[in-house]
Amino acid sequence: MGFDPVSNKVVFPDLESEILDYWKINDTFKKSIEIRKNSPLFSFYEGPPTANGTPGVHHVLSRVFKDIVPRFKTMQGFSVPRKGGWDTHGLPVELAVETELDLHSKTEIEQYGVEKFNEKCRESVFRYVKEWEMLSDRIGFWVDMDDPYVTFKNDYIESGWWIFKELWNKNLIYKDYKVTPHCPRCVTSLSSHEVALGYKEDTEDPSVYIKFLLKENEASNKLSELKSKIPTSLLVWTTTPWTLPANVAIAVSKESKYIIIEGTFSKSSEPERLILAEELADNVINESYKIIGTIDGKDLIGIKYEPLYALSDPKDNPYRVVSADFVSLSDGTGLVHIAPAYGAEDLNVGRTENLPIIHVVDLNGAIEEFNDGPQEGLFFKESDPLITEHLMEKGRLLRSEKIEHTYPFCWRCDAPLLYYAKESWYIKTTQLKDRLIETNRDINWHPQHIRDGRFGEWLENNVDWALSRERFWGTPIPVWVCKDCNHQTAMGSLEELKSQGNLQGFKEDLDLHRPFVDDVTFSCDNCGGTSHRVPEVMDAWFDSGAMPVAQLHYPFEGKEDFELQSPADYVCEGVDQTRGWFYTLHALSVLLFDRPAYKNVVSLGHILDETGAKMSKSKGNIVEPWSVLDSRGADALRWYMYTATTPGNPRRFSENLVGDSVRRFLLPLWNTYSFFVTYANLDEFDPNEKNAPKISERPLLDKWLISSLNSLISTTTDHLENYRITEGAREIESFVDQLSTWYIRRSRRRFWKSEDDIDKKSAYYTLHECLITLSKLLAPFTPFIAEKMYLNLSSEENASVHLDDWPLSVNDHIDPKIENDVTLAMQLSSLGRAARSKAKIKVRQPLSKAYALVRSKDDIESLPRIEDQLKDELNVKSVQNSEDPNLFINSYIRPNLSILGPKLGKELQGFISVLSSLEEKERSTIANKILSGSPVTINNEQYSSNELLVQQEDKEGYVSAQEGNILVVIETTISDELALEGFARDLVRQIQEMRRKADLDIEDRILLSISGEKHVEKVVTNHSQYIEQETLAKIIDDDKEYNPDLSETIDINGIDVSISVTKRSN
RNA sequence: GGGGCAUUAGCUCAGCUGGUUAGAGCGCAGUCCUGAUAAGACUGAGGUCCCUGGUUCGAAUCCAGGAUGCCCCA
Repeated sequence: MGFDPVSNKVVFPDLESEILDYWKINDTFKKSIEIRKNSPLFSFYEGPPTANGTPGVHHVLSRVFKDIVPRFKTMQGFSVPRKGGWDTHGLPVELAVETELDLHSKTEIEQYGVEKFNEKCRESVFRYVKEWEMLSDRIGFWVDMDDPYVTFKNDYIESGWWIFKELWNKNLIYKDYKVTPHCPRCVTSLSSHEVALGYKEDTEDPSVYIKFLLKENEASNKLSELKSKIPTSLLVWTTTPWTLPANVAIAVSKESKYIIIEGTFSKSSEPERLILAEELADNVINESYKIIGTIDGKDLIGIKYEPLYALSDPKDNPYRVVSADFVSLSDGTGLVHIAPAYGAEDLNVGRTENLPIIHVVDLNGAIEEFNDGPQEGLFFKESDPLITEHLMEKGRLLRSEKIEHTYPFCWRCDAPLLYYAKESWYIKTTQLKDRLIETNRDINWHPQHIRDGRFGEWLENNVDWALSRERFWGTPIPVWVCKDCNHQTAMGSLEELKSQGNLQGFKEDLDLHRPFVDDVTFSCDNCGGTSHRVPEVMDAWFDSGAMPVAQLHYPFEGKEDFELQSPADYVCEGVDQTRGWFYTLHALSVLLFDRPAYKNVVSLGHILDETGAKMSKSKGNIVEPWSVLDSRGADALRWYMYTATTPGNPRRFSENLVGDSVRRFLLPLWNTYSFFVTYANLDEFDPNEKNAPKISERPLLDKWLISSLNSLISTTTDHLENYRITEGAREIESFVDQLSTWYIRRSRRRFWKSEDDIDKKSAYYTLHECLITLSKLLAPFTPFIAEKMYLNLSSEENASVHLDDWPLSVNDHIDPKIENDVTLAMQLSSLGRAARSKAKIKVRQPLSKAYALVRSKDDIESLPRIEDQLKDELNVKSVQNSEDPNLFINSYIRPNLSILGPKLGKELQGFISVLSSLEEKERSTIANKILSGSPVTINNEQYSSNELLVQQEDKEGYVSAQEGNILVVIETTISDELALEGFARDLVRQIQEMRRKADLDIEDRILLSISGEKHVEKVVTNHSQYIEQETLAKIIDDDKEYNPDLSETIDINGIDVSISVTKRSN
């Protein structure tokens, strides 16, 4: 047969595009699914990306980690459907369209027309779908893009409605206030992402300290410390005076200590008392004061105070002290003003304490009318100084200052944002908090700490899911409300909607988006009035969490598939999805089915630039995936992603770092493969002849390779089965390193030699099998190079490594003894070469003896088996074991002068002469003791090991190298005979160099003439056979009869040698 | 402000439940080897294991506090 020739010059991106064509022509991905159609299912959920932006490197990261597991499982014999999907709803989509249409507010959108606006949204979400498809294709991410789920499709929305109705029926849906960042100019909520865009540092705001006067009787009845005729106030700090009229409570920290202080804090010079946190008093109070008493925070709870502006109904029990966990003592007074309408934490406190919500500002940011407050209609920020002034007049102000801090502004119009409590629809996730936490314990998280850390904490602090958005492009909330009696009806399906009485505005192919769905009305079951849909749409995250259900249009279709595919065996996304997709999947699954949505999850760290800074457009340090793919290729990129660091860690990224993985891994692998093919073709090796020598008959090196290959199969399989992808990749990498730097190097001669014997055959079969198996192990990691190698090495037509089975480890082929042999051989060779280098004797010069001093029983037994390898590797005539290092090493004992000098004083000189008079045997015994840290006795005196130093010297004629307790010694004497042989090797080396210069092929035969002084003649005579064999030459006398291709006179070891080579025509 | 993760050689990273002298690859310098040759081998330089305390016979590893970076949340 013969293999396609493989050049060692390889351009990976070109290779990959060739493979992509091959997959396309053969429809390999589809086939890989079809051939496993009836196999057990492995379920994978694809988290949907949004295609209204171009994909970046971080998307590549998640896609390659998504890809590897299904590929692996497919090869293991599972059926792994991979339905792609697109996330198409939500505010980011709307904002992009708004910008494009130059619209600036909700009002402008409504004027433009919701129908047209949503149509534009629908168009925009697939704007970059080509880029996504191209990139996914290019990196080898196999996912079914022909039939993806799309969140804006009616079927998808209908499943969403079904979920909503299920939750509705379980009483898990309610409507309540929620604080959202709100732009008063655009009159719209902003997402947290948008808020993040608009933070401004160094914003100047007021910083005011306000005195809330205690209700006299209330307080003193409760706490004796507060009994006094002197007016007593709670001291509160705020940077938003405009929220003070909305105050309904003051929060304290239960665990903290508070003090009552007395002094004159106002111009009136009347003494008064203030309550604040003990720790903060000195920071806050500039005036002198005395401490009247100390109170625990918990004892303040329930105390009532006089409102600044009495806006609340006393029935609601407002204006009292409550406790809150978030109260900190890092700034302020330890007493926090609570206005539930204008702060998320405030609202939460309000909920638990049943406090009223008072609004003093409308959605346009204008102050509403209230008793003696500032002028109605004023912009909220502008009311700050007026309110401050007003409170000062009322004697409620302690101090007013300015502060610079970070405050959010609208990123579009620059108006200061306000946090505003608005009515919202909620999912009552807190009701099932315990189940959310319990079921999370069954999820196998990678990295593991996310489970109890980031995700676990998030569940512990679970708050209800705010589901509604007052927007346009999203899944409409399927609730209809009767105009007359307020009766609410939720729709769980189109069928249900259709069956309502007196249905108006409905048509058969109704688009379930606004505004069409808003036009549908029906008569109220309760009173016969007209029911209209509520205006809100759902949070786009609901769509994402609905995916396991909605991608199949469950329960209307796909019941069977749903049962099979849920929960998912595997999901994988960036760590930012912990509170995104990972949460919405989990929450909806637990709420609906009381079980987790996925069994195994890999959460990926973020990508940083080469210096560890995060990538951002403003820094200009974004690396585009295409530039890396074009220059280094997808396999290199993938390999880098898998091996650089474990998935959960943030990873640095640059073209250079990816280039490293080419040099470190792909090139050595390719060179090995290229080496094999080159020689296999020369020798016309055909694995199909199936005359492989039995493994037991193969040389040690082959047994070793096969043993470690099978070990590799078993460890890699284990790693992948447990989602330890990085560990698996690194195992393969170190195997390839040993393959290329030891097996190939050690075996080169076996492929090169001319006899066609068992040894050679073994080498071919072994390496061939190893490379094919490697291509299978690598297929999920680097699918392109794996395919390329597999196609060439295997003989099947239109095959694919991705259609083949995952290799199984054969236990009988694993032999720890043999693996130990070779590990030892590597170690001893390394030491031996170190010794040669220390002795300054080049490796080409043969030496007579090397000694290996090994201690363990296994190693001693290994030695004879690896002797040949060592002889060759170290270029010595024999390798012997020895147990006594003192045969080769002299040990001398010297005093540690800095310690023994002061100790012995005058006696030191005497001691030195004692040491130098020690017998060799005694010296070595003492030396061994010192080196092991034991005390020694010399002349009946005991010395600790740090008082003496050991100096070791190689004995004359030996050089040693040591590592741990293994020692290798070489004998350095070079006989005349050895010198001649060394010279012969030098000659061969030079002749090979000339062959190359003359552009001869490896297998070309030559005529060779060598001339020089007598010594040279002697070398040629003694070693002619060796020289001829090594250089494929016939040595001839230089009779000038022929015209050499190349003649040179070369200096070898100071002797001039004239060499001519001529290509022989066979 | 709260939480999570990280910090080990110039760079990228290992270092398992505490245990001799903290490792690898890249890069750098030198030497060697070489028909895998833009590879390979050996040696060398290069370390406050982020800092400070604590536990322990013994800490890169465990605990507490702090610093810096990244992420999430407020």
